Amino acid sequence: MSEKDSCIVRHFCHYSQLGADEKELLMSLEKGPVSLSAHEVLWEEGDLAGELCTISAGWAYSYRNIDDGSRQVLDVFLPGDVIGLREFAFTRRLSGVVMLTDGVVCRFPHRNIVDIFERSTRLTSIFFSISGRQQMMLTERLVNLGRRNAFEKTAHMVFELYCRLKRIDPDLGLSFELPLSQQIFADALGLSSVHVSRTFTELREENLLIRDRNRITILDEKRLESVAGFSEGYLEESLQSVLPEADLPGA
Amino acid sequence: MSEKDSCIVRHFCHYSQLGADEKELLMSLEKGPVSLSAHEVLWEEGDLAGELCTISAGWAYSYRNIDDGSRQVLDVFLPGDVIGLREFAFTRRLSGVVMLTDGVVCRFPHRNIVDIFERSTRLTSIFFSISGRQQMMLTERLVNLGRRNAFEKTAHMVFELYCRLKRIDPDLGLSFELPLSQQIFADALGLSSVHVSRTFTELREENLLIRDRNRITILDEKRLESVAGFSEGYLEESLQSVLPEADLPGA
DNA sequence: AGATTCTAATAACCTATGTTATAAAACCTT
DNA sequence: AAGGTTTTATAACATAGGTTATTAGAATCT
Repeated sequence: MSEKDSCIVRHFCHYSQLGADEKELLMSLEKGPVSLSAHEVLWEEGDLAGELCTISAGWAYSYRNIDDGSRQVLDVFLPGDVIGLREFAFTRRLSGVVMLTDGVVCRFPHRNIVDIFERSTRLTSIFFSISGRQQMMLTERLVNLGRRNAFEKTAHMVFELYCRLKRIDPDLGLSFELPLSQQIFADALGLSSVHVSRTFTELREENLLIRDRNRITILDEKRLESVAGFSEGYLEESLQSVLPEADLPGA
Repeated sequence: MSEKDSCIVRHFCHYSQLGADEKELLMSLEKGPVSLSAHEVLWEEGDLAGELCTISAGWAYSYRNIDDGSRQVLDVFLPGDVIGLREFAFTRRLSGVVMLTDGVVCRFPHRNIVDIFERSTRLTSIFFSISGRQQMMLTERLVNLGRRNAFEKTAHMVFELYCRLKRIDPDLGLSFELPLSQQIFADALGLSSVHVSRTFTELREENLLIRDRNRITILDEKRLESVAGFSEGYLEESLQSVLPEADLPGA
């Protein structure tokens, strides 16, 4: 497997430059990539948790089913994201994960994370940062669910996804594919799908954005960011503050 | 500083037994304990983030202020908890932290965490587990905010705190002090304080619990757990799955 | 191409929760 | 003990968002 094919190496490079030996270590621990189709299940609530995944192509989401038949979407995962990190010390999955589109994932056994801890401080720091960043995204979602109305919530979720996509593809324009049904928006935002529909209509009438099937077109980026109460800080991904000198042997 | 005085050593022991050398390493990196009074600020949104804290006595909470004047409470911290872990790789604080009661905290510089990564795999795993467990608590809160009504939300929050307190003090009875105003409940649950008041009245009328000032008395533990949709799994704190053999030199 | 299923838009109606106001306790300060 | 502040309870009223139903357009299947 070449470095280009390794999901995890590419993702870790966002955080800090890696030496050749670190790249090799990561690649040696990762299992080969697996293709999955839309709607395929990575795992379900209650399954034994023994590995995490990196998603190198396609989208996925995690969710919890509620007793009353509803569900809460917890994360939306984009290419490059790490899935299942929070279950590292847990015996069983507490949320299910399903593909939103066709895609490719690599599985990475929990035991191998401990090998990383033993062999590379830099990689350990990166794992730790990713976990912290995921916490930050969850707290931002908490604010979104707790203290914003449907209009602001929806604007915020679209804008967050827009920002995250732009980090993956800096050439991304104001119009892009977003393969999330209104039901997924509803389950992520704690709303009904009917009200999500109303809200997208309202966002269009306000000339903020158009959602047509799975395509989003942002009409007024600045104003959208502002009504969403969005500030990008929580998406930061760098280790400069912690590992200032990049003492790299082989780049 | 003796082992008994170290906040962090005591907390880490919940996760895995520690060898004498590991305890010593932790203690050497931690700064001395500091006493704080109720309402004192540990830090505010926007402050530079250079250390985390362990809270060895007293309660605290973290929050984000929203532009419209409201705020979202993100965590409630109890004795033994680690505060500020998610900001490890961030330059600045994205949430403020304030004491709810008088208490004692120990500060622990971020740089020292990297020393831990270099010197103890077991301690690294524990840090990682704590971060994962905090993520789990945040996802549970997400479900609470997104998919439960005020009655269930409030029941859930009380029950979670009850469970966490019981882990600290197994002798805790069904009646205990809970130094959270209804405004704090409101800001944590995404409700208005008026509705929190109504909800506690309703919980009393349903014979589930009584809240009198800062004292909670649980009247029907089983039914409270059930209406809250509570399941304790997300509070798990053990490393058995990851570090099975406790190969301890000096216990 | 026709049948079927999924997804979305919109309307009519309902309810949980927000808002504002008031007053009583509890608590804090002097 | 008096006076101020914070916390809580409750009522009256307003509204954001939920629920159910209907219809239509896309997407998928045969």
